[in-house]
Amino acid sequence: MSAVIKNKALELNPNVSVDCVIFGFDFDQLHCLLIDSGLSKTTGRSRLAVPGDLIYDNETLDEAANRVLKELTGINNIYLEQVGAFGDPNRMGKESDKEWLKSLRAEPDARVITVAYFSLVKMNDFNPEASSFAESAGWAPIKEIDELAFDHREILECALGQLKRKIKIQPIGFNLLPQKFTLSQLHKLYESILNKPLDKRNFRRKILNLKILTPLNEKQVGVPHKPSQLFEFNEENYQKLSSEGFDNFGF
Amino acid sequence: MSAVIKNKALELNPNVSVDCVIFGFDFDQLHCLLIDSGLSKTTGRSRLAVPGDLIYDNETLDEAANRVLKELTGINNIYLEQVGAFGDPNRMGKESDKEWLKSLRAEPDARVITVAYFSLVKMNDFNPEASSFAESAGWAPIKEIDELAFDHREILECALGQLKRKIKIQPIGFNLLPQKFTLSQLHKLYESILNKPLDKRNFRRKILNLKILTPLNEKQVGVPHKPSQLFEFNEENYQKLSSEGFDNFGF
DNA sequence: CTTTGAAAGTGTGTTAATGACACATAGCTA
DNA sequence: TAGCTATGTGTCATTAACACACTTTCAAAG
Repeated sequence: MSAVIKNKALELNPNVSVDCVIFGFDFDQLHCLLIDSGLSKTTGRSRLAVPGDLIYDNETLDEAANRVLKELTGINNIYLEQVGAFGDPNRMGKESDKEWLKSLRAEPDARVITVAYFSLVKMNDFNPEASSFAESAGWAPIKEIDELAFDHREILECALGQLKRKIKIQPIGFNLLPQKFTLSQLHKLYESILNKPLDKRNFRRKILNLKILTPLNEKQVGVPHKPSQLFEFNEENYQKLSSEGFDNFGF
Repeated sequence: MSAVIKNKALELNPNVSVDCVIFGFDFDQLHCLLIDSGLSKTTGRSRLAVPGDLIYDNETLDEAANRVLKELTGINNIYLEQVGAFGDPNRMGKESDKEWLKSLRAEPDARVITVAYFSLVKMNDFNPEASSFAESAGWAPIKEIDELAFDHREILECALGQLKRKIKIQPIGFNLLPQKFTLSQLHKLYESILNKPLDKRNFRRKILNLKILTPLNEKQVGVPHKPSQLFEFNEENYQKLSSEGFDNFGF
């Protein structure tokens, strides 16, 4: 990795980075992908962070975010959306942060403003071993995430807020589910994101009214209860709905 | 102005700027504050742009945006909200842009990513003469704005989009009106922002139901028609509504 | 001083969306 | 074959959204 950095060092912009809040769903809880920098020498605690990197001077911000995602998950063409810029001069001011930066960056003291993105990935598609990015990486349930490096906690809150607002208006949740899924899984997903219970029947009615789900001639197998109908996301009707501005929607 | 820049040159970050899309309302149309760089030597046309500047290394992004606003309008504590970061490597690639930058910046060729903000100002409070910022500055009706310098056209669109989305959910329009205003003025404002007609009676009902307007014991005077009731924005009830998440709302 | 023009202000009926709520069904397992 | 577990389904009451037209008040003009 350091070889890579050296080769491109001239193009690395020391002042601007991107950070990616990557959400995943395991049919039970909402998760976030975190990297681990290893143990801090001073505090002895591990530093968890959201993946991110300085940008290259010849790439757009979106390209940088996609690159980070690709490097980390190996996945291309993921749902990705900008959250905003974070630029407190002291955002990397903690001792343990500085320590980490020294081992990582050519100019560890440079002022860095970061542009945050959030992305939704199908946990199935992502193989955690594929990471060539950090010492280790893994999924953490959102509810169990405590302190993070830099201002990443704030970034995470902000990204989660944006996801909540967004999913109330625009059906983007499918990006977190496998291609074939059940309505209960979708229901659970919405409850996890919005962090509140939703009435089952009303939820089904609303989602089905959108006409963006295609029922398949397939059912769950091997479950110890009534097997449920599988559905597929219907890209075509979604486009139609999208062009109308997702008006008849709301949770 | 160049003296100011020289004094603080060491602290200026060459890679990050803020740009402020400043909206105003003249009781008829939505306007945007633009600065004029003077005539380009190559194209002979004037370069209009949204006000913006490189940030100092010891200020937050919000502070930078507030500073730019202060320098331009003399007004403090204005409604201000981040729109997002814009970072296309070619965003300042036009010849006329480069020409302008050379006259303006210590490192005119540096890659600059910019963080856009939008703000709402009461046009009454703003004295255009007060500007110490650009060769000239003035209000332009949104509908008449054509090409702008850099990627400012895109930034403007984006800010306007955010304003539209926001005002549907959160009653922030009062920031564009004087302290005392009529319902018709507010009505017109909403129509201008959303760029579509809204039914008068339904509009009045909805706004009044929010209970964030205090009717005053005052009426318009000197108008050649039935004088209308004046209202004032009620900060206290707004806070109450705010804490409930602005649920019962929507245009 | 009467007429005219111009915007303010006001209420109802219809339709669509929302939210609350309970029981029968299908498949697996013990 | 009895029991467990999650699926799947309909109605009613309430609330929000939308469409729509006439009277009132003032100033200005004649």
